[in-house]
Amino acid sequence: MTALPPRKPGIRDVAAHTGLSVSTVSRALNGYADVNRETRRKVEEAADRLGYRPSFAAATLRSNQTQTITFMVSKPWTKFVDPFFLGLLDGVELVLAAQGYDLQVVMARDYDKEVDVIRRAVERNRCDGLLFGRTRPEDERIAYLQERGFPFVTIGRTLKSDHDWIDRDHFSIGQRATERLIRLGHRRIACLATPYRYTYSIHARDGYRAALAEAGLSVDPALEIECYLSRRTGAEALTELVTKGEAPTAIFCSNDMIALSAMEAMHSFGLEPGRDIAVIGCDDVPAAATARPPLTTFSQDLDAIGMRMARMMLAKLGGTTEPLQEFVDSRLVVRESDMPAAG
Amino acid sequence: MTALPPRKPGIRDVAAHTGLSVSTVSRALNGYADVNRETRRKVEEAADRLGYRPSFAAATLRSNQTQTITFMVSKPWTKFVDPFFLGLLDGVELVLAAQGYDLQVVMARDYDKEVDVIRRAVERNRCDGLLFGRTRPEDERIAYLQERGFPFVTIGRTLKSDHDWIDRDHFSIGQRATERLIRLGHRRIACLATPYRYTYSIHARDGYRAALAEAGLSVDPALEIECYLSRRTGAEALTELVTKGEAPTAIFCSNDMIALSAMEAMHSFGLEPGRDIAVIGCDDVPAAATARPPLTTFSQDLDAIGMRMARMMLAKLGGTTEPLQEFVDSRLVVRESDMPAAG
DNA sequence: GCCAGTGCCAAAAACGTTTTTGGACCTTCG
DNA sequence: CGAAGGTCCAAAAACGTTTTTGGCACTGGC
Repeated sequence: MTALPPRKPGIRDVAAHTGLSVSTVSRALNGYADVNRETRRKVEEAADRLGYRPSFAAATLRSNQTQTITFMVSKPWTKFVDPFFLGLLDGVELVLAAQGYDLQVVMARDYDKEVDVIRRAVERNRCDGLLFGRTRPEDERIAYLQERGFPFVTIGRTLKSDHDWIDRDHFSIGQRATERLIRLGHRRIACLATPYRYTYSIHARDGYRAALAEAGLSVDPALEIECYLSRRTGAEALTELVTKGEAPTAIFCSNDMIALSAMEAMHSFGLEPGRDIAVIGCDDVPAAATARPPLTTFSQDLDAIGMRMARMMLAKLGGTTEPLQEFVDSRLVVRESDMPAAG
Repeated sequence: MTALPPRKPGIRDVAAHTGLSVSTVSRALNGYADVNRETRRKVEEAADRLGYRPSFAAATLRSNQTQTITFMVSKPWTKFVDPFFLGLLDGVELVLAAQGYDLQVVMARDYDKEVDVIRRAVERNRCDGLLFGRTRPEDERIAYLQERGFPFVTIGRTLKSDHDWIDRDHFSIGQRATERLIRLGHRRIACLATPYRYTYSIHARDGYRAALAEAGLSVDPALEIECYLSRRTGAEALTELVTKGEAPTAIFCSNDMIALSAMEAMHSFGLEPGRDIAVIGCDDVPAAATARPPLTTFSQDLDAIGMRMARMMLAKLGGTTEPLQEFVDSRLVVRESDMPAAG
């Protein structure tokens, strides 16, 4: 007896083993309506027994569909991926998988590379839809995708906001944080902002300003610092705050990394965060809860956001043409880093 | 004048515009030797001008090569991806991209899903090679890939260790950490271990035991706790340590999350980490440096590991048949969480 | 002057699916 | 009984590349 060459089974083999034609097997496997119940069962049984897996390349070549969604994660620092995005992935994967879509993650070194990655992905037809964040007021990635008519959903908006997005309401976050600090008796409140090249940073700052105005407080330009995303981002800003002019008694930071870094720097000035200077962050990263003192910050259900994002994408793929735009709730989780103003 | 339908240019279009045949264009673009210098230039120029991008699906269908490497990241908790893996990605991407390979990341809900994801990826021919970690003494993923002869490199070993891997020397880490604590005067030293289902956990614990034995200290089973990866992982273990029997004066944790969690729990017992109980971790996650007190831990150059890993993969793809196995260095970064024993 | 070798390229086959087209067979209705 | 309509399936075209095969033209050596 001669050993059979263990070739990978193709759709032809399934057809041969069932006595059906190739086309019928294909239609049966892809859930078309015009195939007999019993026929479909036979096909599935045979496919299963042979261990048949359709060739991804052949299927996409012919159908022009990859059944794959790509999530592009951005890196705020050169080394680390933003934990915020990672948290979304779970929810996204969950609902995509339920519809037979694969999730695939790619990362790019910087913004320019992101544009390249996107162009490559759509021009070489490697996915059916794109997901990403860190949107900018004028976003080249979005402009490109809109021009091509390629499906995408972002987390965050552009200035024009004429695309599909899901976003936290950073204006509200900045406003609520600042209102709370004012209510606690603070008058000199700083805002350590993420880079203004991101749309959400501007929203957060505007919320901060709005709360100040509402309370009749003037905005002091010296208290508004744009923090670039280095490792010591918040520390540098805090140093500037403490060193030059009158230090604030409270700080709103538009993300936790800045807040944590600022808190760390306070120690080196003999200042105790949560006692000498109140701090409120945003994101609720894992380290926020374990910091000393634990950080008061804005949290949200990452899973839920991811799932909603994925559902928006599926809707888009399903042919929905009207723009899909959603806000997600963030809730303040009060810990120990904010406190009443002294006196 | 009628507007041309803006069809995506194919290799045929490039051929037509250059007056060459399709096959010559293909060979020119793919860097084959038997094509005239001037011809190649003309082809590249035309391809560029037309904005030609080869169809990914068609190319892989014919050549059976995807020019894509998949990195599967594991999730220790249900929600969060291990930051350790994320750190590698940068280095991996860098060297892969230099050789024209794409890096693609996938994630699975749990170990069983990981096996599924791997099977799917190789059987549907979605990548040329696989990278992953969290290896187990007996690893189903590795068994499968070995049987299929599919290229892969892991970070971590199996028990048999008969595959291509790169690994930290956790035995040495456990040993050095414990030796250091002994040298600082500690006699009652606990080991909070990551789950033993991972090979490296066993290595770390064995290193811990070896150092104890070397110093003539006996191992107390009550001081060796296997910490499952929940959010409060280290906290629960510490509670057990402090509540039942005599508390240790020092702890070696086989990762930082456990260490940080344990340190947090100490506060609730009125214990000061770094003063009442010495702590040494492993990984040097971002939060280690900002913890109070800053955590003494083992660090390594993630970029370098990623790059080496990628190079091993490329060597494998290049046809290297001998097993590739490498250790990477970890260095102790001394901060403030370990200190001399009282008295 | 012939032959072997080399450099360059064209034509056609092949990759493994999905989609299109069309037709056989059965049922129902006028 | 014939036509119309529905159900199920087969044959073949198509997707856009890479690879194989083969051939022409030129060169150099004898």
